Formats: sequence, structure tokens, C-alpha cells
Amino acid sequence: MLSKKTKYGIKAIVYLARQKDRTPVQIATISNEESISLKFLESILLTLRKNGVLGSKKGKGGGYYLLKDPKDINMANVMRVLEGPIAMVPCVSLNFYEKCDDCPDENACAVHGLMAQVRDSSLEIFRNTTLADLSQ
Amino acid sequence: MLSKKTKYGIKAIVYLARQKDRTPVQIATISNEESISLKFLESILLTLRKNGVLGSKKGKGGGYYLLKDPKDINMANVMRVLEGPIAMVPCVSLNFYEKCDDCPDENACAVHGLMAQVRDSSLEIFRNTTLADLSQ
DNA sequence: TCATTATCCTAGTAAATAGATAGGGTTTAT
DNA sequence: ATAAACCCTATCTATTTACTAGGATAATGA
Repeated sequence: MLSKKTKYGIKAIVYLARQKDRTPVQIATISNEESISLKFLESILLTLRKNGVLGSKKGKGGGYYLLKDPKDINMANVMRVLEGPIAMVPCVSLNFYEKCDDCPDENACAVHGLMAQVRDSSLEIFRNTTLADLSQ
Repeated sequence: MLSKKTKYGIKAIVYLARQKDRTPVQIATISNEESISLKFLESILLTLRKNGVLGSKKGKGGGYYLLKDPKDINMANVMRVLEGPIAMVPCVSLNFYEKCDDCPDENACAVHGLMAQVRDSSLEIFRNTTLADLSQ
């Protein structure tokens, strides 16, 4: 299941991508427009900023803005920042790899092969989808 | 994340598919061979039986066995039985559809479209993969 | 028939995670 | 200065996951 965190995070950056210009948008504005809890959204935007997706400006007239052009933001990166691994099992994850404790031989594991295929196809979609695609 | 339940369930049916014949195999045997907690596996096999994947026989010489030929068991069905929806969000699920409360218009939702693509590609893999494929 | 074997089934529990919420601290524009 | 906004850590509650307990039921065979 996709977490609300990821869902809200994507909605928020789509909202930013749809803005006419790149002037900062306040959390409260996005919260109202997209019906997302203010405090929850605050923490989500913070992680997006800490991971290089968003920039922010403090004080009056401040807010969040996209650091790159929407067409240069691919969803694989966004998914990893918000949701974590794209793979369904750690043992097939490219960026968050972990060995299974219950699996003596990874290559002999039936689950491993299947989940590697699923990861590949999902990853291809996320990599080839940009924020610009989602914002149209 | 794939649940342990699903992972163990797949391992168990792969184990059954690899048997020479279709005589019942005891839970305890699978539990030992695949290093899966006996009681947990018991409940997993029970749900597989209740959903038409496995048959069972009680009493001495009893156990679980596949109801169909491995090449006629597609993993989409197995995944739905064990893991639930294949889609990452209920609003794009074919078999477990639910409307989002926070989404006024589904077709205008950027997350919806992206997740529908992911569901399609995952589903294609699961549908085209049989238990026989995994057992080789 | 009766003891043994093995599944059936309901309920419960501990730990982790999700989804928020609280409440200040810090920075900036005016 | 003062108000506007983000920054940051901590906490809380509900749900889910992973697993456990313990008996009920059914089949086999001596």
C-alpha cells in the first residue's frame, strides 16, 4: 500500500508544478487546496526539502518551491524519498538492499526472481515519468 | 513491502509444486524445510485452502496438496489471496476498489494515473507467471 | 472402538508502523 | 520590533504484522 505520506507528497509537488511561477507557496495554502493536514504536510515537505526535491524560504513571503524544472524531476527519486524502496522485498532492492535471514540462497529463491521482475517494471515506469507528466 | 505471510505462502506452494507426486505434505514438513514458524504457516495454508489454491486431508497421512497443476496456477490469484490488492492504492484496484475520501475527482488525480500504470505492469507479470515457472 | 495423527479454528499478544498532533525555536520581511 | 513562515523534536493513538496458544474436529488403523 502506498502511504498517505507519499500520496500527499506527490499531490503537493504536483500542486507546485502547476503554479505559474516559482515563487514560494506556503504550506497552509497547499494544505487547504489539497485537503491535507497542515502539520502532517509540514513534515512531508520537510523531508522533500532535505532530500533535494524542494527548496524553501523562511519568514514572510516564504514557503516551498521546486528546485528543478518539473520535467527534470523523475518519480523514481520522489518515490524513494517518500516511500522508501521501490522493490517489495529488501533482497531485490537496488538502493536499500538487505539480505533475507530466512533465505539461504537468493538465486534459488522463487520469490526473489518474481519480485525482481516486478521491481524492474515498476522502476521503469517511475523513471520514465516526470513531475511534468503528472501535472498535465 | 511484501508481507512475510505472502512470502511464506509462496515458498510453501513452490515446495508443494516441486514434489514428485500430489500426496499430502504435512505442515510440519514444510515448516522444517523452509524454516517457517509452524503455527504461522498453519494459518497461511488455511487461507490458501479456503481460497481454492490448496486442498487438505485430515488425520494420519494427511496434509496439504495443490488442487491444480502448477502451470495452471497464476500468481496474480495467489498474490490477491495472500497479499490482498495488487494496486498500491484502493482507487485503482480492480478487485478491491474503494473511493478515496480526499480525492474529489479521480480522473484529475495525478497519483491515480501513475498508480494505474504500475498496477497494469505488475498485474501483467503476476498473470503471466505460473507456479510452474517459479518452481523450476 | 479408541488412540493417534493431523488439520481446523478462534482468539490473543507484542512489536512495529502509520498518521497524525503539539509546541515551541529560528529566520526573514517590513 | 513584530508578524509571518518554516524548522525541528517529541509524543500519541490506531492499525497492522507476525506470531502464539489451545483446544475442536476429522481420519486412519490396530
